[in-house]
Amino acid sequence: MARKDGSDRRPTISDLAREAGVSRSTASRVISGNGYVASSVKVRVRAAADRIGYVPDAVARSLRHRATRAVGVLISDLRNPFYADVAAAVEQRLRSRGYHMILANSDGMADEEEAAATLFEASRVAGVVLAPVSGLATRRLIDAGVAVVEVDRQLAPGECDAVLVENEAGAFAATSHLLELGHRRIGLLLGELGWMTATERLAGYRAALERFGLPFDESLVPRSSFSPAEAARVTGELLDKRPDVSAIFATSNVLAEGAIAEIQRRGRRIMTDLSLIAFDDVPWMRLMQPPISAVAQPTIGLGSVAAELLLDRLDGTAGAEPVVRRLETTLILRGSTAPAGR
Amino acid sequence: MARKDGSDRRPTISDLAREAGVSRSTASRVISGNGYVASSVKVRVRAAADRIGYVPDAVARSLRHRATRAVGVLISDLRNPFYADVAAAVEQRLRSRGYHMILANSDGMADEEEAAATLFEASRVAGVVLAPVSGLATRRLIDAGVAVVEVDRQLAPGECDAVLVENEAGAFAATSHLLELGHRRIGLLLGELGWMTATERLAGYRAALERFGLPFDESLVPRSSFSPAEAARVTGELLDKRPDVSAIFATSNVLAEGAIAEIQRRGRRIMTDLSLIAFDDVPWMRLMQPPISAVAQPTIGLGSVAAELLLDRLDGTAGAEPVVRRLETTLILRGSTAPAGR
DNA sequence: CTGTTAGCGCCTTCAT
DNA sequence: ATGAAGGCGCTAACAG
Repeated sequence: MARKDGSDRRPTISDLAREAGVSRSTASRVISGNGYVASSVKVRVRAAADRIGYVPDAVARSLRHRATRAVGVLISDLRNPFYADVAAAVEQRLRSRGYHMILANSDGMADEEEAAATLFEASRVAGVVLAPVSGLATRRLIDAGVAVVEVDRQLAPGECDAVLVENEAGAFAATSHLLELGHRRIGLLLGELGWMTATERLAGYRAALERFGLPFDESLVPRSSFSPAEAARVTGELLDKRPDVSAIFATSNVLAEGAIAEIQRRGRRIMTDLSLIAFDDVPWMRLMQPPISAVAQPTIGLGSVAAELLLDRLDGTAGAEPVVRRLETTLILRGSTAPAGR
Repeated sequence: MARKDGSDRRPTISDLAREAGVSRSTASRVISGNGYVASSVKVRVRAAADRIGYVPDAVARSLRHRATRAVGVLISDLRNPFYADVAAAVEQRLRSRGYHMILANSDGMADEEEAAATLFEASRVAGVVLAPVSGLATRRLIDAGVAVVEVDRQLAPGECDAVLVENEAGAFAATSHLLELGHRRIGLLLGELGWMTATERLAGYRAALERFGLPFDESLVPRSSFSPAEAARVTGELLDKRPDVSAIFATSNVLAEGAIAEIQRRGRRIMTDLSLIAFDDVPWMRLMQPPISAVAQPTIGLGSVAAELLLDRLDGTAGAEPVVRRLETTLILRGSTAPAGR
């Protein structure tokens, strides 16, 4: 006796038809709004639906239509504000167009990503938005005929739509800013080795150095991973090995967090002793003293555009060719970047 | 020609049966793992499945079983780290038990919440985890026979499981801490008026005052809403009207953010001029200088336990009575709370 | 151990 | 304008 009225099953369209004294087809036409129905009958059926609490079964509908209104969204880490923003934007856009979101976390692991792809395929989602880690999931989904949009990273170029960030330009701007302030030994904290974002941000960093006629020094670019703790450790190593660094460019909010923690732990002061700039602006950076300069990413845009591209493809509004959109960053100068000390 | 192999539709179990040279039932038995099948046949069917890329249709399965493996999760704001943590924990737990998550944002609006309830009901989700705003959604879902677990706030007491935070004890601890430091005029920033969390945290604040034999002063408790901007405005008003406040207790991470911004804007220094403590610890608070003292909420626990309770109920493991769990907070003392000035 | 049959709830021709 | 019938893909009796 799960339901309020004591019955243990939900009313179906047959119940509705019986209650309203019409055939199931007529009831269906009223509920779905397709086909001709006398308005008096419409009223009667709607009243009956309210009375018995009829809610059409989306599962049966999906089976019949061979299509769902669900979209799979796969990201690396919901607890990272970057992905949370993207996911929130996707959800909002989907919702406004009558779709909903199945959200899965890959934790940056390829096998979790594949498991999610299988889930999405099995669920017959209308499409998928994902921040890919391995490329296999995207390939699998595309092969299965699922519309896919890659976000933030592109691992299947030419095969599906993608929304990316102007990583190189953003990193170029940040690095140039430091160079213009007179910094010459700039530590680069690069997470996610092998990721497109890391590669492109590194390219931007190098391009800026080159522009200033400076050589690239590998010892200024330690390898790190995602966690703040790792970032802190690596920052410590950098500071030990290269005590001459006067500025650090942390290429993600997580790396910035770790770097700040380590800098503070050593009693060094940001801005005064060491300039710091982050790629990916998050709200707390504004609160630090000094506030942290950052390359703001268009997180909301990333999510909205991804959802748009997907929905356009589902509509058939999109052309045959995959579309790739690059969204611009914004350099936000705050107090953490200051002229290089004498 | 959506699919890789050129066909425009996914292989069904009939295709699989044909390919393997068995009946649909046998194919089904192999794929679902129910019933006896000769092992030689099993191998043959599995090989055929791989060959044609058969993935069972979860929609059809759900229709047949009259049950899905989807769980609806409804929160107020994915961009708020508190909810992001809860959602991430729910998702992880669900995933480990073969369920997945349909995530919807209510933005704290009752009508969006009801829309989500309708979506969940229509989707025939196995259950719902929600941080409710109006109580109507919970009631509607329960009436429809859906298993519900309320998280963070309880708006349908006695009707469904709930996982809550020891708000009163947490607020009591924070307030007592300030009182012990000698503060006597403690501003209380209370968001979400009418919300259970606000009420309980207020109760904890009052209980602590009472414990110290101090009267409750309404002018120390301005009304605010959720946004950091609102919180900043209200903090400003408080500081104007009551220049004698020596400490502020911000009862959410968002309120703390706004308060800090306003305090900084006025050039007042946290700890030295004004003590500050927050309810809901988030990573950046550790990074501030001085780092912010906070009442840490068990966000991950909230999500995990909610998922557990729900899954237990779906298993039939749970008893008839609704279970309510209260999770403890942790008082984390950092630099932002100091003895009251001279 | 395997095949036949029926039906989950819905929608959509087709016929009237 | 309405009803009857069939089938979306799957599985669970029920035979054999």
